[in-house]
Amino acid sequence: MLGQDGPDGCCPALLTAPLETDQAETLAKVFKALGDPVRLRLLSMIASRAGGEVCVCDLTPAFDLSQPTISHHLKLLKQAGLIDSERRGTWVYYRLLPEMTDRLAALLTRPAEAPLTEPAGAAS
Amino acid sequence: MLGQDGPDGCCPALLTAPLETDQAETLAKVFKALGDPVRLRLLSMIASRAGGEVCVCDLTPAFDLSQPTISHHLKLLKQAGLIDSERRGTWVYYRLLPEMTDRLAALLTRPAEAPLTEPAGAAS
DNA sequence: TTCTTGTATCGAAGAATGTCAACATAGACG
DNA sequence: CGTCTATGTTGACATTCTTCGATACAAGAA
Repeated sequence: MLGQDGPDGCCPALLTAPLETDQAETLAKVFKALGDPVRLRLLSMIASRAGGEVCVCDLTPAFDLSQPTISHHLKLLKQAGLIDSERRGTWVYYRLLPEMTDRLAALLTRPAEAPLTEPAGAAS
Repeated sequence: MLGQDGPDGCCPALLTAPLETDQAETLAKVFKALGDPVRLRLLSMIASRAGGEVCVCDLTPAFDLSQPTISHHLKLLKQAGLIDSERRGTWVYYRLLPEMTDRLAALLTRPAEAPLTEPAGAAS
């Protein structure tokens, strides 16, 4: 997902060209996954871990939520392509998929040639 | 909103340090505003406009939605700090607030010293 | 003033989401 | 085999969200 290139041949442009309908739906799913404080904290805890991996057993006790709820949120982050999981023995480890956050960062970065720095330039 | 600095003294770190609870809630509201395909397209249409401004009368007919619905989505984007509006005569013009998208882009950009570039680097 | 157009707000219906308790599954250990 | 622990899944409920029609507000025109 999010792999399809935009009309400019590079990336699905967000700030430089009107987003197409299907790309908007795909992108919205990723942002929706980030639109919850619990999931944001989960992602942050996973991404900021030095080794790149966090055991679920370390994530669950950090919240005042039930274990199924944490598992549900991790599933949504995984479905959004933001994280991935791997089982090693008894425990399951989650890690960040930096490709997705990189892509989002690129989407939200406006190019240097964008003339948005002077919005009041009404000298048409 | 989003103005409070993180524990590192710079920005509320997302990928480098565990997000604090209140910051997660603040951030989640912004991402939630982006988590809808209609709002993403609205933001894209506003941001990509050369003059930096778009009249609501140009936005509404681009969707198969009622005028109150578009107005509602614009309100959510505005409350999230992503856009701003100004009335000039009969029409209302919306423009991007690049500070917010810049902040989000910075949040999702991992610093160069982050050792996450080799997730499979099992060479201990 | 009245009329018309553009935009925002209100109230409600249906859909989607967050959360939990209960249960299922996977693996380790006897 | 059985048992225990760690995660994931299911079903249900309360909350929130998306959308609409109806209405209110703002501003120009007659």
